[in-house]
Formats: sequence, structure tokens, C-alpha cells
Amino acid sequence: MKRNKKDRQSTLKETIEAKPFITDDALAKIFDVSIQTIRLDRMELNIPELRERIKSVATNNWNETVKALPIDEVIGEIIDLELDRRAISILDITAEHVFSRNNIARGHHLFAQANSLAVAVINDELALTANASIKFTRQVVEGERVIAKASVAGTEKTNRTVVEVHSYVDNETVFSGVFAMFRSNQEKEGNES
Amino acid sequence: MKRNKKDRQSTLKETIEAKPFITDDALAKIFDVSIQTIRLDRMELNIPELRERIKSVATNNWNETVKALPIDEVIGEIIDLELDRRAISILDITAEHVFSRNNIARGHHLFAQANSLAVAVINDELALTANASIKFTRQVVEGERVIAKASVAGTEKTNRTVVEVHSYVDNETVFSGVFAMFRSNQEKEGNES
DNA sequence: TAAAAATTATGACTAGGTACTAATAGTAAT
DNA sequence: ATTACTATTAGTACCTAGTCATAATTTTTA
Repeated sequence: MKRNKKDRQSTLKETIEAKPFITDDALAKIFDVSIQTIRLDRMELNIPELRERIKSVATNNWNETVKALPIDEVIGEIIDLELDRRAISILDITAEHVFSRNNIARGHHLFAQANSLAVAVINDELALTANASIKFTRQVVEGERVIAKASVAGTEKTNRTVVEVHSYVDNETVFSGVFAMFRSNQEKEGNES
Repeated sequence: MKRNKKDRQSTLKETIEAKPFITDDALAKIFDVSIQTIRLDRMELNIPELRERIKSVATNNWNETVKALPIDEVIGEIIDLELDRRAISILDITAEHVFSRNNIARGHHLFAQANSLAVAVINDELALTANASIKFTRQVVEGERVIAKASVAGTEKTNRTVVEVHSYVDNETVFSGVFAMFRSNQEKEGNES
């Protein structure tokens, strides 16, 4: 089944991620295109050749000793902040954020970035996430820079503030979430210690 | 370091076992013999060529992780796991997990525990979170032990598996979430023409 | 319809081999 | 000394799964 380029490329990516031991030739047959098209696709998607993929699978598990990866302060860097209105942060995805097997960023890092941004945008000493509805729209891989933009959508009846966060890589949405934040004081009055 | 054949071959075997990513060329230089000698040696010792060695390292580890994620990629400690059915993990909240101001655990740690448990319970080589709906029902403070219980709720139309996770402190619910997990290994064939 | 994008084709080259043949060097036995 | 044998080295053709560059063709879009 011939599909368009974008469609094919995203499926291709998934196919290779799911089955990294497949050759270009086999892929060409699956997608019913020439082997050159597959290679162009790989080039555009920055997917290395078969042998490199095999090698990376092998080496990743080879250094199994160096894997602990704690999640201390994986919040990203806040580069813009207007309290109770909006905030922006950047998180560069590095090796410590991804699954060793496929280089895809683990969901909780994207969540952590968004969630901590939602906390930061609240002009209050005590802001906690009450609940959230989130969506991972596209996988993020090592080397990509995730830009999270939070905007305060409004306040619910109870002392909850709703914050919408959208995260992008190259203007493409990778994550979005709506966070209902619990806050102790309303608005900007509370500044006791 | 020229030695006799037997000596060289046993050392060769050890060398390759210790460092399977070495080429015949490099081995020839190490043992100060020709590349053909190395190849004869490999043949006699039934040692496959470099690429096959790499591949076998890769597939070995791949198979290890087919059934479940490596435990150290899970946030919290998994104490019970029945693939595609349920899983339980424990996370002790320490100083590194809390806001310094109020000792309340940061949301993303609870999320990370639940999310990685949802990934681990999936009986697939590649499981990713597609979206999630989560709720923080009670604050967790330093010193408390969070027990997360995941149960596979079922599979949606597309290759998504729904996992419900409830986290408790002393039988009190502190977090709950429904995770829609994307899984790769559904063998979607039939892409003809 | 012309321009742009996507695809396919082609050739030259590479790494890291296999498989095979042949030549050479050293040693041991007769 | 000749023969037999082992170990080593050399060289060729071929293989897979690619890269890189260029060009031609097809398809899509403005």
C-alpha cells in the first residue's frame, strides 16, 4: 500500500524502532518503494544503518553497569516566566532521559518538565497538582530540545487553577496536558513565610 | 608477542570473549600475525565473524528484555510482576523527592513510579505511553512509602493497552491514573500493493 | 503548464568479512 | 636429503549492507 511520504516515514520509524534488525531491502519491500527511498528516509529521520543499529543495541546493554539514572531535578530550564499567566522552559533530551534500547525519551521526563512548569507558573507558595490529563503526541528522541509552554487557563470553583502545557520539538507538538493545580492562597496576596 | 599456535588460540578466544567488538585486523596486529592466521584460528575455534558476534550480543540482550524492561529502568522497586496482568512497586519518599519548603512529594515522582510500572507490566519489547489521565488524591510527604499497583484493563481497538495504576500510602489512595500504552509488537502484516 | 518535490536508477566506493587456491617456512621421520 | 606435515602468509573473487554523488524520471502542487 503506497502512502505519502510523511505517513511512510513515521511508520518506517516505528517499524525500525520495533524491529531494529531489518535491512533497507526488506523495508523497501514492505513499503513497496525503492531501496533508495528508504535510504533517503533514514537520512531525513537520522536513523543509522543496520549495522550501527545492531551495534548500538549491543553496546547499550554491554555497559549495563552504568545505568542507574535517577530523576533528581529533571525540570528543564525556565527561560520565561510571567506569574499566573504563562511560562516557558527548555529541556534538552540527553542519554539520561531515554530508554537505552530505542533512544526514545521516557514519558515521565516530559511530564516532569510540564508539571514543574505548571507549578512554577502558579504565583503561590504552595502549588500542587490535583489532577492532570496528558497526551504524548509524538516520541521524542535523544538530542532533541523540548520547549514547554504553560499558560494559565483560569480558575475553577474550588481553589484550583487550570494550567495548560504544550511541549514542542521544532514547533511540532510532542506533549500536551491540562493540569489542575491546587493552591493554598488565592492570587498574589499570600506572602507570609 | 609471538607464541605458539595453541597458546595464541586460547588467548585469542579470551580476547574475543572479553571484547567481542574487535576486528580480525586489530587482532592480527595484537598477536603479530597475518589476518589469515586469525581467520584460520577463528575457523578452528568456531568463532564467528565480527558482525555475527555483535549481532549475537545484541539479540541476547534483546531477548532478555523482550519480556520486561530491565528493573533498573523502573522508578521504584518492583516487588510483584505478572506480565500483561498486574504489577506492584514500592517507592520510599526521601528528601530527594520532595519540595524543600513543605516536604510534599513532587508530583512527577509519583507519576514516574506509576508510568514506569505501566511500561514494565506490558509484555512487549517496546511500550510507550500514548496518553494518561491522572489524579493526585492526597499529598505524600517525606518518609512515606508509596505502593503502586498496576493492572492491565484491556486493549483498545488500535494497538493500545490500557493500564490502571493506583498508588497507596497505608491503604489510602494517593494517586491514580489510567495509562493508554502504545505497544509495537502487534505484528501488523498485510501491507500489500 | 511549469516548477518543485519525491522517487528511482546508476556507478563508484567501503568495511569486514567468506571461500578457495597457492606459495613459503620450519620441523620431524624415514 | 627427501618426503611429509604443520603453520603461516598471500592473493583472488565474491558477499552484504551499506555510503556518497549524480542524474533521470515520475508525481504533485502552485
